[in-house]
Amino acid sequence: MNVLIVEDDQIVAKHLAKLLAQEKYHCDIAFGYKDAQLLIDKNSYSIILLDWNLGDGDGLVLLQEIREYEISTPVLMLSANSEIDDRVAVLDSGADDYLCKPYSFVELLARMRALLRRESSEKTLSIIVGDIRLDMATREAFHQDTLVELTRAEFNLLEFFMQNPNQVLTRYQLSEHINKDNYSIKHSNLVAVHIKNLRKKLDKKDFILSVRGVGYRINKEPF
Amino acid sequence: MNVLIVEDDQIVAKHLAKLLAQEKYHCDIAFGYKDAQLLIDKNSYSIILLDWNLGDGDGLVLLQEIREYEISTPVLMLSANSEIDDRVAVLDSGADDYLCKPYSFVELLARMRALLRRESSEKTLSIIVGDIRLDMATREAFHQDTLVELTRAEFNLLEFFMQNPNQVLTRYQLSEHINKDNYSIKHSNLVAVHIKNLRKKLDKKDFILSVRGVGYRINKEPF
DNA sequence: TGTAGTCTTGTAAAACCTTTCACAAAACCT
DNA sequence: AGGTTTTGTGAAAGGTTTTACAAGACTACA
Repeated sequence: MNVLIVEDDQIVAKHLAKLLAQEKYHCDIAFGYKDAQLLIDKNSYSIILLDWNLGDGDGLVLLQEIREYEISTPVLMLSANSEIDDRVAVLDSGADDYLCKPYSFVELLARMRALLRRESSEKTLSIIVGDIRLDMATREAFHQDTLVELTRAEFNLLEFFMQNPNQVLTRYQLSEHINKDNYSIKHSNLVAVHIKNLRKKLDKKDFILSVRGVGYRINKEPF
Repeated sequence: MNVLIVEDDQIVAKHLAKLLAQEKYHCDIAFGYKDAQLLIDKNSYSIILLDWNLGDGDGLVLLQEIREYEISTPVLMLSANSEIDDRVAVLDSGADDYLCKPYSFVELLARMRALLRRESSEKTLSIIVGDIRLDMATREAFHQDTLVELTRAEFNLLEFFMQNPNQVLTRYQLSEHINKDNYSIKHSNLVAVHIKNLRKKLDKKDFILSVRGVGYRINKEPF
């Protein structure tokens, strides 16, 4: 689960990220409006926690912008109690829920889960990046509409890549997604092996790129 | 996640079980005090949802009895609003949390999760049944203190058995625990194969018993 | 700028595990 | 006892993970 925290108070943001990390969420932090725009554009998040009051722009403005671009990621607004005069107006502007500071962490978690659950029940049927399509129901992969037979590990890997196009994913992140009950995570070139096999099966040059010293990423653009 | 619902209104209980099943919880229902006693004794639950008002005995009495036997399963009390005069008294008597009817299902879920999370953070270090011990941290199994080398599937299977001693587990339940990302659940004798291998490796007669037409169970008693 | 050394990434193959298959053995039914 | 169904077993097929090493990329230094 990728969470984007948009919050201008660095201490609050980092503290929240730490707590959420303990709950197995992966968090990115945007300290302002511009950062948030960039990150949302580049990555794909499961949920966005959005502070009402950003230093360099209003949270509400960002929210409206997100919805203009038809990004459907659920947004949970956070605000100091006094700041909100009209609950309905906030929800109308595109937020899926909101919470007033100071909120309890447990309540935040509960609300996040509620939104994530709602989202996952309207589950993606397929993910498309360029000329590659994954059918999530049948777990089949297609390259230019021809079926590519993938093993479970290969499909898991490709799915994770396609959920995060253009983003560099580390070997460790990738290996966690290959096998979901991954006790005894051994350092090894497990990822490299599956990458090799995926490349061969997909037969698509420069789709999975190596990022030396870090990991791999897939290339969203046609070329 | 095994949930025990103790609730004398059959319609309410079944409805709740159905909702929880959608959230991937497995539920048993006890309609009264006696049923509850039996089930708690026989099985192991992750959480107990306990109605304050049982037909054949008070919920609070059952709760105190559970705690007397030092069963640490978290208990979430459910009660009609008017029934509770003292929140503190309820929590003091051993309940971990309580919720007044009518409650929202979302709130129930949130509270259940909070309790389950608390529980899992105080995670079991080992499970012992008879002369078999599982070390959950290292994922090693011991029979009379000698190490038995198990594969991942075998360990998963044995772990599930030992969490539910004496209880008959169906082939389907078992196969779900062998591999946690189990797309393409094919009917096959996958379970039988792993059972065979476990029996051979554990070398302990009459430990894993077949229950014809249903599945398997392990035998808690020494013999 | 060329080259040796070092580190990272890619590949083939072996080892191991999981899953399926075909059939044997056992339990049940009548 | 004969027929039927369920459970157990060995072996094959296929997938995953490790290993050993080859190929490639980077660094430092002449």
